[in-house]
Amino acid sequence: MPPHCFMPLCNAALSLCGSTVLKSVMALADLVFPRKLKPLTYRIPAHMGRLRPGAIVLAELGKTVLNALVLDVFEKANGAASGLKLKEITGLAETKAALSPALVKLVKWASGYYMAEEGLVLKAMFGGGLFEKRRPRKKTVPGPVQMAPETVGIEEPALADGIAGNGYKTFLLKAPDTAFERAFAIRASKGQKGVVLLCPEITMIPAIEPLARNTFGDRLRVLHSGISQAARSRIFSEIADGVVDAVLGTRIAVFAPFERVSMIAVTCEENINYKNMEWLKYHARDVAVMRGYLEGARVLLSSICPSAESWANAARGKYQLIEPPPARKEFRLKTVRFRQADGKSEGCVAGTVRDALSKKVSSGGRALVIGSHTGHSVPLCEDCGHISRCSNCGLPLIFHKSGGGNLRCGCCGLQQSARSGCARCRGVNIKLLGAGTERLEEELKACWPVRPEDDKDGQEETKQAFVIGARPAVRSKKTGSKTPEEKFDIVVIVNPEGPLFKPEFRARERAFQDMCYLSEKIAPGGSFLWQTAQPGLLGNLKRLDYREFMDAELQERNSIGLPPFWRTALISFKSAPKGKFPDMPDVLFLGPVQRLGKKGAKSFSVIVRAKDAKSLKKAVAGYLELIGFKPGREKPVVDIDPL
DNA sequence: AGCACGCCGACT
DNA sequence: GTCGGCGTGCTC
Repeated sequence: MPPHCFMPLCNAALSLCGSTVLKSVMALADLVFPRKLKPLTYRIPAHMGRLRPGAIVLAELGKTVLNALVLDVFEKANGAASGLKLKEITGLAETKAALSPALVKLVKWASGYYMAEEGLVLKAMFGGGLFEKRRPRKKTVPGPVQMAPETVGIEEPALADGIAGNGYKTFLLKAPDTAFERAFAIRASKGQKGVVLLCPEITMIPAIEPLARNTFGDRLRVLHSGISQAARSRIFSEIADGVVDAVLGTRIAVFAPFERVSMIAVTCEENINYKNMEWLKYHARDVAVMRGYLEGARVLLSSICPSAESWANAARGKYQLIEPPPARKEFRLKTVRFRQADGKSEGCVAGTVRDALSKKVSSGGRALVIGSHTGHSVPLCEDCGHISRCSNCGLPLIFHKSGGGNLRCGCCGLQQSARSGCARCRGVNIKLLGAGTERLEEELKACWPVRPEDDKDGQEETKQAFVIGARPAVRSKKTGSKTPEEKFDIVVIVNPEGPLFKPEFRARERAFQDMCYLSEKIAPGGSFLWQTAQPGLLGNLKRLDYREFMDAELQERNSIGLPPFWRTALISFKSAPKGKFPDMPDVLFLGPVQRLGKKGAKSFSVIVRAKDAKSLKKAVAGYLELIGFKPGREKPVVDIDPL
């Protein structure tokens, strides 16, 4: 890059403006590289002229030249000795993309809020290349532009027009059903430019994409982690060219580099997939609200079962609640008490449940049975009471008949071969606990044709009369609502109270959400059966009344000092942190506790609770300073608002 | 990304 | 006591 060709122009500028002023100051820029780095200061070469924050430039980091974001531009007196020899910016990056002032502010906010380096924020936003064009593909297949079939019979909720307007405002839609929710989000963003539509997971995109195509046509782009870096870069430059009105995608789409955003819709806002677990532990819903604020945009959070956080924000007037009349419960919910009798020959399905299933299916109905886990069951020795447990996680191992019969851990995936008798006392009186999918299938197969839920969805097979599925172990990968359109005349859930006792404060909320989404699968006039050993433990869950449940839940969280009232942070260490916790008002330190992560990796974690986000940050920073993490021991990982 | 530096295991 | 693995930090 020969800079001499700019020299005449530069000299002319110097003589015009008066050299004394220009010579005494140095133009500087704070640059952020998409790495785990804080901003670094570089000199702006004179020939570059005015550089704006948000621009993407090339600069040398160590010995490699990388794309970097201009975070700040400032001047400094030439004489002021900083001791540091500053490098010069190499030049402008090839990309047309740049960050708007609001997006630059968002980088700074996220870095501060999540207590992470600005570079990590950037990496989470746009990847390690930062708009860098990777090898351009030979063929760029645009993909078939699929439009919604003209028979999409959902009347657009006219209520959505109430969202129209200028300036920042966040709405919370408590939707009567998922179809309504989607149609509402599309209707609310119709005719606008700079629209961001978020889905919690890639598999849910096809359900909205046709609707979005109908509204935005070829000015819509889809953005998620499955899109290659090259394709993403192309989309970013199309956004810079102004040919894109709307971006539909997963959590990364919340950072779509529009010059101006007017509307952000977060569908299924309670879904935990919005929380990013790598690099920067951001929550796309919370980022969406902050971006909306910084952009002066409308934000629509929606769900058939809103998170406690959002419901509380609506309750205190931070969000405006939109609550259309709830869909009439067109199904009967019944709890069936069933306790496995002693003796191994007993089944795991209650007679009344079996009868109900039989009746529905034989009269042409469809049935869905949700077991407590995949695999068969948990073997218990009735002689000595022994249960095989995972050496990593301590959880009971689940017996799988498929694959030759082995024991597997549902948490870390550990496998070991199963013995015929008790591993401890060699006893042969083995009782099988629990109702896994294999066991349910085995027990119900005799009566009806069964299709495991994860079968390939051949068009003919989708209408199978009988489906067996597992409750998602952790609601991360599968949300269970893979085919939300699919309806059943009878839905049975075995052991619905199980997840209530997981050691996390959101367990009740999660269980309630699961039941909400499951109830969406019931056809009008159908029935919902909960087979439980302890009906009393279900409490108000079994009324499936959102307001009743959530108001009670919030009251309890408030009284204990849990989110969304108090805020939490999780600090993870590789080795046990030493030292005491600092003494601070309105702050609670818990731990350190040893955690067993994936495949036996040990870590130690400390939980910090504080009355608000500000004091939480202060507490975490104070603690990290107290234990002296700065010189260069292993740096702990901080997760603000952990799940 | 690359390179420097440092701590712990193996060896002249 | 030294060499050198790679694990962790720094790069303006």
